[in-house]
Amino acid sequence: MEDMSKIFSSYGLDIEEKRVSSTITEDYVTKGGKLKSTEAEMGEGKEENGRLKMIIERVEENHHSLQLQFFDILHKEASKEVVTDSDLATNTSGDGAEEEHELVSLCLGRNPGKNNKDAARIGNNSDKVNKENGELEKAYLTLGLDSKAVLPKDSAEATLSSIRQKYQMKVKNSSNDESSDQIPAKRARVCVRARCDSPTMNDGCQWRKYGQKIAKGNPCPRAYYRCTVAPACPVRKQVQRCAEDLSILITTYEGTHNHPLPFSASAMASTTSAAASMFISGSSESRSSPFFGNVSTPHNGVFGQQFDQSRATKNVLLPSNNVTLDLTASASNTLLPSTMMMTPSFWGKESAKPFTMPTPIAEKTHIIRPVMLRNSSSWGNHFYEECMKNQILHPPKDSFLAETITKAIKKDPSLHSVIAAAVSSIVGQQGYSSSCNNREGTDILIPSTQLGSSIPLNQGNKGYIQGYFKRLLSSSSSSGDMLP
DNA sequence: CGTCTTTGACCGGCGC
DNA sequence: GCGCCGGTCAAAGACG
Repeated sequence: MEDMSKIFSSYGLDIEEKRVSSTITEDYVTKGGKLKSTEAEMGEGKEENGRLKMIIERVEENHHSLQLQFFDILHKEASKEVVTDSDLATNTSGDGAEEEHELVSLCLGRNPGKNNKDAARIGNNSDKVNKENGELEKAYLTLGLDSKAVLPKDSAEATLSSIRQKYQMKVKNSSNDESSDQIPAKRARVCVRARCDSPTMNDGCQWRKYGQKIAKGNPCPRAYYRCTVAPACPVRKQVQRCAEDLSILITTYEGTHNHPLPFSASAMASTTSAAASMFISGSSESRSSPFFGNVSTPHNGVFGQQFDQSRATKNVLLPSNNVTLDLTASASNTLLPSTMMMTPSFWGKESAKPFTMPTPIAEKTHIIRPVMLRNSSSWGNHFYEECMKNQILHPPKDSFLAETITKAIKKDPSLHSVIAAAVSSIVGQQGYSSSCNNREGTDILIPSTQLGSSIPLNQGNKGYIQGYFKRLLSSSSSSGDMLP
């Protein structure tokens, strides 16, 4: 990490030099034009201008070179922690305890290794847990923006493509291992924790209550709802108050809508699908990208009309498929107050323990930045406001890498547009049509015009991302540690 | 009267 | 095999 610090500090100096040089050049040409009218002097000015331009070019080359070095280091660090095929095979053939420690990081710029260290530090000291934490580190998949996104567009895309291919190879191989091992996969669920006074969260869909149970470990009853937008819609949702904080409503969504969604549900759809698809993307060959590209899952998620949980179930590598979107991160009992946490497997049979608040560090913690969360729908606004209220746009304070990258981004505004362009290009790859799956698992193609609820992620995301970088730009002078 | 909620019964998975 | 537990079903009641 010190390497990167040096690189970025020198990189920052280069940028400063470039800017100063540019200013000097402009001033020189302007003043020279006004004060000196002889051709000789003009020629001298042009010559000096050319010399300065060469300096700028050299600085840009250094800039580019340093970026390459930086992302090489990033990539090497990430590849150390990307799960290997053998690791996956080991994990998937292991016992249930090891299933708990598959870890997918969805952070944008967060130091992937830091979480592991935190997890190892905070976690249990027993040998077993330490061993699991070790495997957790191996299985840690870096899904952050550690692509070569700051390269010129062509090379950035080439690099992204290269990384994707490598990742796809890993996932594909491990997927084969998984299928050959006949490990039963669990159905993916998305759990949303949010502070809510009303009995249920208004997510834009129509639900019919079909049951209620007192779950063990939680005096609050768990209510079971079924989607009634379409008669045969298989989507279920469970709603339960948190035992330790009654103001927290825990909503778990499961299944796939087989009908178009109301627009008001699209925000939740995009959000849950983002979580689910990102989580599942590490487990399915059809969702193989650690970025958003090449993910054939349409962006409708558990709220979506085509997000295929059955196929996900078939292809999922991670036996534990629960994802939690924690919108209560500012609560005092959470350990990652500045992030939105995704903590799988704290709700469900596989946890096999009384319902308690998750301990995000001890369990695997999935972090996602809400760059795609803003939406015009009521729930989307609420979600976004909740995110802002909880300051989940702020980076983890303990992330050195985050600070380093933030400083670099702040120093060079061009990085904003390049990163935004790279991310947008990644997201936009799914833009026109999305390969998705019906309930039988057969791939089908549907035009994006039919994916009404996918708009926020397919296209709107560009806006969100660009908007985010705009906010980053505007806030960079006052807020020191803003990071996507 | 139709729709929705409530609630006890039932079923299947899982651990012992 | 048995019991526990989560999830679902379906009849009865409530409500507009």
